Amino acid sequence: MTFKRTTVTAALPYANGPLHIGHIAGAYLPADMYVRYLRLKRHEVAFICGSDEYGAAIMMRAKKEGISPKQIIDKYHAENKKAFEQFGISFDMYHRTSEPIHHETAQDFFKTLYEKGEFEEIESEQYFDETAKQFLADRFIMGTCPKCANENAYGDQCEKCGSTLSPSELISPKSTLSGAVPVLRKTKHWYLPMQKAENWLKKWILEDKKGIWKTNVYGQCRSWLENGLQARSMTRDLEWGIPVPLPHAEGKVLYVWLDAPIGYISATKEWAKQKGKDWEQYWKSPDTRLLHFIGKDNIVFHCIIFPIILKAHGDFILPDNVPANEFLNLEGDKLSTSRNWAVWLDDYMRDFPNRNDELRYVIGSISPETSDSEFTWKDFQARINNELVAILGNFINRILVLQHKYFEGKLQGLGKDRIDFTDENLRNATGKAYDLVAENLDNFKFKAALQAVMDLARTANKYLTDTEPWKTIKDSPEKTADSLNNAFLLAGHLATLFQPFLPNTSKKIFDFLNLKSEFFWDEELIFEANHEVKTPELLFQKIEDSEIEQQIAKLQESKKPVFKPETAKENIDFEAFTKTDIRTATILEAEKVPKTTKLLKLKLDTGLDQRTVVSGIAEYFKPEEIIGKQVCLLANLAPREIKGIVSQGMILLASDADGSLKFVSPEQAVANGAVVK
RNA sequence: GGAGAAUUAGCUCAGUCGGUUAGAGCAUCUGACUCAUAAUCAGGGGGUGGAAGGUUCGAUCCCUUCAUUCUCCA
Repeated sequence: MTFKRTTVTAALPYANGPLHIGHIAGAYLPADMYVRYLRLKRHEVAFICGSDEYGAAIMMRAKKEGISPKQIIDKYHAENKKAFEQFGISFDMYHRTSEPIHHETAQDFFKTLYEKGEFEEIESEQYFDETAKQFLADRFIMGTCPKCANENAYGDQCEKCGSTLSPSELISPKSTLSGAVPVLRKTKHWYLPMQKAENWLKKWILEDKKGIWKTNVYGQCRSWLENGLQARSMTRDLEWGIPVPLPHAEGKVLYVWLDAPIGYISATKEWAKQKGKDWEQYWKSPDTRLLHFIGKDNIVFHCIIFPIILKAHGDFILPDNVPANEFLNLEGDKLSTSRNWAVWLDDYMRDFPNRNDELRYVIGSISPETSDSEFTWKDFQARINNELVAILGNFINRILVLQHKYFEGKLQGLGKDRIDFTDENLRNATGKAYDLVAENLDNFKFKAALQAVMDLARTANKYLTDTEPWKTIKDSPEKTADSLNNAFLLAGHLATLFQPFLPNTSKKIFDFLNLKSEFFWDEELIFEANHEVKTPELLFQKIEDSEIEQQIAKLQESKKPVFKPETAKENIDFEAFTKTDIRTATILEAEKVPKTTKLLKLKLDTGLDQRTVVSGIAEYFKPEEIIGKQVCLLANLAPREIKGIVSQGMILLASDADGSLKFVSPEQAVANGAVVK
């Protein structure tokens, strides 16, 4: 069917940190390019986004920093909104989930589903902090990881070994709020039995969307649907959220699934109110096309859970497509907010002022559409210098220079009032470029679309080389004028085509050409005879080596780990210390334990005996390099079987800031078995 | 532990619903040109398509196993 309008959403950024290029590449830039494209084709579109401002992470951070959650979300909402504006992401509405209109909307969803009997009330046991008098989100509980014995594992995940946990698995759990030992307490929540939706979801996604949705999106959904869906809690015991709109539900808030995506709807309502439009058309009318731009971590959320909620409510349309992107990596490592491994949008705009289109171009060119892709500063420099500067910028510059040199900046009519293409090949190439861009954008292939435009710029340069207007000027100025006319028409079309990708650059080119600042795709682009173009200015500046080196150095700086000493342990008496039997020993043999990444099997001479010890040091030491090394051994540690090998003791190692390990060895060789005290 | 996806030239990535010599940009080499930010244009070299099996007349594309990377779930 043909759609009359399109509602485009971009994932709501979580308001507890700034934006980086990964966010831009994942959702916001593709969404923006797509929306600008639709607008240029005069399609009606609403481009919706906003800050996601509730949840345990924001609350925990507030407690840690001793400020209110409101202060955090106000800060990042304002910062991110401004960064989006400065960068030119053209949202129609950038809303926030802390607004009353969103509370009402989300609560209405809950009430409607509640009244329709869509929920199941289930009572379960959750950890409760009696000192802080509240239930604890998984992240608020720390304890010893059952898998790797890390004492600082979170209730949902151990960051040391990477395994995902549930709070009940933690050994000796502790509340991070008060330090108290949490107790299990019964609590009631409202669950959405998603399994009830399996049938229609299977048809809707597995049949109807087959070959239409991207393979990564489709595969993810299929995996979920084939494994079977379960009931999911739609509420949480938490302070920082939207209250559950029922009596006797104090302290309970809507969980993110009934909060954040509904933010799209609330934002649309607010936008419609301000613009005097009808929001329902954008969410309930079957001739509206709904698109969610997200990163791959959000696929299940937008393809399964949110549609179930929309359908359960009734009246709402479902997403037509969810063009989820993969992730962008940076200089070989994945982006990480906590490790400060990122290019922050703010920093970029400060370090490279008025270079937004350059970043848009680079990110657009490496858009992680089918697989993760990689941003490097050298590639950034190369793409700008070799493509934007050398191909596009250079073309615009050379035609302006020539026109001024030969014709005082005035386009020659050559006997006609209006100047149109006189070269059919160019006319066809231009038409083909429009088709290619449209076809690729319609299929969310941004890289290919962008390349199609750049190819037209290449064609433009070739045209000048072929017609050589600087030579024909000697014998036939008419030929020169004609070539330049064609070249200027190409420049106008290039500016038109680049609008979704490089909006500022397009405006600049239109300005150089002395045209209006925006052209819809169906507008006629023809010059009048004697049309005067402006004097040449450079469209892009080269990126110097020094600028890139600075950025790389800045990144390397953040790679240097900051050493955080562990907090002091409780005092013990001398008695306790004397119980440990630490002695020197020499490594006789070392080999990797098969099928493990970290474990080495060692044979040690302890002076008393030769024994086997399994040690988790394989990431930092090669077996052949440590043979003969004298180390210290905790010799009376109770033997333990690891991967089928009995380990008798533990080698002492110091762990540095970056996690690397160093042996604790006698300064000079001593007899094996010498006691350390 | 289970699942989904990825693995293609030195680099960044396309593509093939299985079918003649696997593509693009950058980098590199050669030539042309000089209007242009030493920019542009033409041409050349460069890939046992992660590994090993299997199905097929034929596989980079389908199947199996393994390895690596990422994401999701328990």
